[in-house]
Amino acid sequence: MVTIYDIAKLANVSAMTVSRVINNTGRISESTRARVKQVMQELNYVPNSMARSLVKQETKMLSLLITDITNPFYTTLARGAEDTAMRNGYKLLFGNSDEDYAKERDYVDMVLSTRADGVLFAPAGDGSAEHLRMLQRRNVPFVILDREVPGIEADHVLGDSREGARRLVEHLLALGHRRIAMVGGRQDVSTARLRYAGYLEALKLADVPFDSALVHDVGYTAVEGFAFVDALLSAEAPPTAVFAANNFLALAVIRALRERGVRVPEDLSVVCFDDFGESIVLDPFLTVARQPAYEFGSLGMQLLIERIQGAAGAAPRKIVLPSELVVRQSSSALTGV
Amino acid sequence: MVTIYDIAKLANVSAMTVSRVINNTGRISESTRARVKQVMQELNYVPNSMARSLVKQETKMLSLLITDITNPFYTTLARGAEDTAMRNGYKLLFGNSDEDYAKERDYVDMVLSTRADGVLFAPAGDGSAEHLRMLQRRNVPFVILDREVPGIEADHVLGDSREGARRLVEHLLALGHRRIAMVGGRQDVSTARLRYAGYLEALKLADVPFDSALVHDVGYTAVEGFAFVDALLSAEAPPTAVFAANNFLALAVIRALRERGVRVPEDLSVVCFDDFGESIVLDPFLTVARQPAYEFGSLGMQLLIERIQGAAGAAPRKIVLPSELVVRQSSSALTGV
DNA sequence: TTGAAAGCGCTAACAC
DNA sequence: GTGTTAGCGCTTTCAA
Repeated sequence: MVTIYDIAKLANVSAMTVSRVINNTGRISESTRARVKQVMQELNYVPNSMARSLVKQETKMLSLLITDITNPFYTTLARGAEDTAMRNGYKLLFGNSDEDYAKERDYVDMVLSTRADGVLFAPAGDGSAEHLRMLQRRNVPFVILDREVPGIEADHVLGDSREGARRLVEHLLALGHRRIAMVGGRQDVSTARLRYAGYLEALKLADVPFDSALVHDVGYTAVEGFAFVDALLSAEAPPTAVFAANNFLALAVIRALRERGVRVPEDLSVVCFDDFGESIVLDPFLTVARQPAYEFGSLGMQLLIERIQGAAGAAPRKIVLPSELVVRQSSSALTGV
Repeated sequence: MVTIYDIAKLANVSAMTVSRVINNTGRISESTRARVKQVMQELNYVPNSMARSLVKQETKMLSLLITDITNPFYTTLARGAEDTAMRNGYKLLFGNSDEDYAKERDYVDMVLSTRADGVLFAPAGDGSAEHLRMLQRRNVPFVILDREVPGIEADHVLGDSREGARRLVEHLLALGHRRIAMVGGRQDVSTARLRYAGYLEALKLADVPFDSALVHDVGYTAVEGFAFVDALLSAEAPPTAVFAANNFLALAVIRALRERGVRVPEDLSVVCFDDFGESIVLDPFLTVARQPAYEFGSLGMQLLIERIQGAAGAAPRKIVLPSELVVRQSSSALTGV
């Protein structure tokens, strides 16, 4: 391990002088600077960032927690966050909670013990409040992404879940559908609640009666049997369309439907929140409310860095990003009776 | 910031005793242990891992470098790596080189300065040798993923690029194709070279003449105009099939073809290396050589941890994971002529 | 323009 | 069982 002392000795200066050269601080004569740099080169010196962080009480490391690393929404978001972090001289540590509170808790412990300067936090759900409070108690700045957590005041970057959901459902209504099912996320997640609210709102505005038999709560990543699909299909008055609360759910639902011989969109229309990237999907099929995933990450990171670099006491800001209705083949006009 | 001294004072013991309680080392009376733990709880103490790492000369942090965070192959690999790291008590730091040597270089600097205990390294290409040697000079253990780098001896987890390519091309040959184009990755990447070699081998075995006009080098992420598609189509004897060196290339090629009015597979068959996950793609269309991405990550991590925990001098191991030919609609029998 | 001393929070090594 | 001392590699503070 090469230390500044090694450099100091060889360059015939004090450790302090070496430190100053490394950090470009203080006044140093050109000759000593050159000599020191020369030795650093030769020894291939790399500063020990732990030692530095220990004294400076800052790590220049930020942390990003997402709930599903396989979901393109989050990987795109991660890119946005990383790009912005890099540009500002921060490193980014990723974590993946898998929508699991226990994993999230572990992650917070890690963030605390590694002394990250701040956290971009996409909460698993309302139960994350406890974890966020741990960060608050430690004065670790954070920005909440995608989902609000009741009781937590902080900077936010959110989507327009309610609005987006309403528009998706209105799209279905415009196509003539009246029996529209909703496959929601868990109700302890704000986006799931809001998408549900948007769904209800659209129905109400159109004077379409609500039928609780058409609503099913399942987790955003739930691939658990999909028995509810049977329930839907065998209902007294089965749905002609399904609104899925996110992209993965929609895909899983369509698969389940197909297995049961139900065609989309001929027999049943399906729409959902969140798109897949075009580099991944050849023939986009789903009608979706597309969210600007990259901006979730880059704007969130922006807020976080501003918060860290000064605006400690400033009032929390909330950015709400609109989604875009993208109509494709998975939804079609209701035909026959 | 709560330190062990705060705990020590309140619990009326020495810092050492607190340290022993935290680490579960040495002999401590039940009463003191209880007292210390109690105080730790009350103060919400979290150990400072930087301070610990500084003295222990180990960080319990590992690093994973991938070349394209948007590619499902790598995100799946990342999951495998993360799961295994976690299970072994390590944290994982992610990095994304974007197939860019400069970014890769920055990343290595970061790894060095954060003193990661080891690195899982998916190199951008042959030019990564320099960066890997930096790690070697610093005695940072690493395992190379997916791509070999000439001149670097290390543990590897690789795919069977040559074999897989050969089988893809043989599949096309079996369908009657004779004019088969190859759209390769950059030739400074081992997998691209091997896939090219497999392509040549299949042609030779089938006594099909090689035509250099049918081969085009482009980067794995190249979405740069795709002028070469025009070249292919306007060739004296245009191809009836295309072998793309990876999944993203295949999609991009198909898009370019469609824009030019060429249908797949009716007018042209397309096959490629690497699949997309089923949670992402509704109707898998591409005929692919599917690699076990998760295992790339989990096995690589396994090797890395073993290397760190003892097998420092052991001979490098090389694991080659087979790929699976998955035939779908993008390839079809040659008709007409 | 340069250096000496002290300390960031923790643990290894040794005493008692 | 428990405590003392020293030091991990760096920067802050103060002095020269």
